[in-house]
Amino acid sequence: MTPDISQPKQVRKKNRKQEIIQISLELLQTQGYENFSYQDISSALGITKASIHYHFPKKEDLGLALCGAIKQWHEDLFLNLRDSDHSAKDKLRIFVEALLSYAEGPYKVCPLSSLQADVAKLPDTLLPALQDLDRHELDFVSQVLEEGRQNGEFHFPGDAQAQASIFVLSLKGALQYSRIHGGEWISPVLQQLDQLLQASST
Amino acid sequence: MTPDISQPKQVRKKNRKQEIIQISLELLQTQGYENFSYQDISSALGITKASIHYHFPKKEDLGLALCGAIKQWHEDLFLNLRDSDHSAKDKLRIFVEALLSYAEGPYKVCPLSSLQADVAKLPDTLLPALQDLDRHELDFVSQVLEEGRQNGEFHFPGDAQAQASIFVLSLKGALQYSRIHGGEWISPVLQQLDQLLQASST
DNA sequence: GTCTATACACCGATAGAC
DNA sequence: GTCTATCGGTGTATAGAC
Repeated sequence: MTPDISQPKQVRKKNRKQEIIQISLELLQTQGYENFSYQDISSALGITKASIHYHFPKKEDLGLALCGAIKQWHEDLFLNLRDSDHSAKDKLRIFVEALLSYAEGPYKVCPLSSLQADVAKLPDTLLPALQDLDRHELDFVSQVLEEGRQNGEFHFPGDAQAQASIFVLSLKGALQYSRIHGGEWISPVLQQLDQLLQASST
Repeated sequence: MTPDISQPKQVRKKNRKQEIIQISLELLQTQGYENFSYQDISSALGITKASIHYHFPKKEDLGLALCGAIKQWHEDLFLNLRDSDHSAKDKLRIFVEALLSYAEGPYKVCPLSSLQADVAKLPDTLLPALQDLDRHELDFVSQVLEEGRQNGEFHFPGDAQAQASIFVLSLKGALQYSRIHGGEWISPVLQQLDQLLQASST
């Protein structure tokens, strides 16, 4: 007796909030935080601006939700990889593939890069969230590099934290340049980063 | 007679255009292209928005003038260094110091990074100008790295163009991260880049 | 939850006086 | 060259009907 359709609407409505986050995340990566509007979201979803404001009264609320989604994305990736039995090389490769999946559709960059660019106009509560995400990402890469160096998979001089910075900054920069110059910017950079992790100081 | 004050106003007014470019370049680096307005410029200079429009009717005109100023900045630096008798190491050091001078005042990044971030909303004529500036910068660094490798100053594996990309992308990324996290992000990255230019593949 | 309608601020841009 | 005044467009955000 009517057991299946007990909550048909609630399940659907719950998704609407996620739909907004999903399309907003794409808009963040393609247009930037200040350059996408509630109108863009409403056009993409086929509902009005006012409806978006029902789910996220202020744009700051939406921004925080986006940071939460990115944090979830990070944790799903980092926590799984940290305690896995993958080699350090594989851990790094999986991270790189995940980061570069941003570039699947054209003209997308890392969402953290987009937030960084608009930091001067960013709501106050978003800055600490952004700092937190940046740091966790770099800590993860730094740990993987150090682990790989200790077990002989990687060979690089100096501080692992600094090497991780160069690695992450180059990758995200390559995404940005790829959006400007179109051509295949990422492969050469990736190959060079790979070689640098097999180098030793003279 | 009356030879001295023949054109007292023209000389001064010529500077007003340069003043606008100068303050706009700073605003570009601190706020981003889409995030600074004619109102910001007029407030900083103490004249009205309409006066700014007299010198640069459309914002696109101002944007092109900014690209021209950056190009001039590049040529003054690159052409002088190219045909100088500096070592490749010194050429690279001078370039780095010039690029990092952007970070003198707080919260400034490379102006090309700012333009890249807003590429989705950039006027059509600015994209080729931006591409041109990016390419010339990378070509210069690439040539210096290759020159240094051939005369034994640098030791790095792989393609000089790819190594130059990593070098420039890391530096500009460090400027961006420095604006977010405040602390001294640049020194460790710079030191690590230096070590990577002394490494050899195993 | 979604809608219509609206308020208010800011933006780029123009007209015309001085 | 600079000003006052204003236009049209867009942005975030809110009120209230359904």
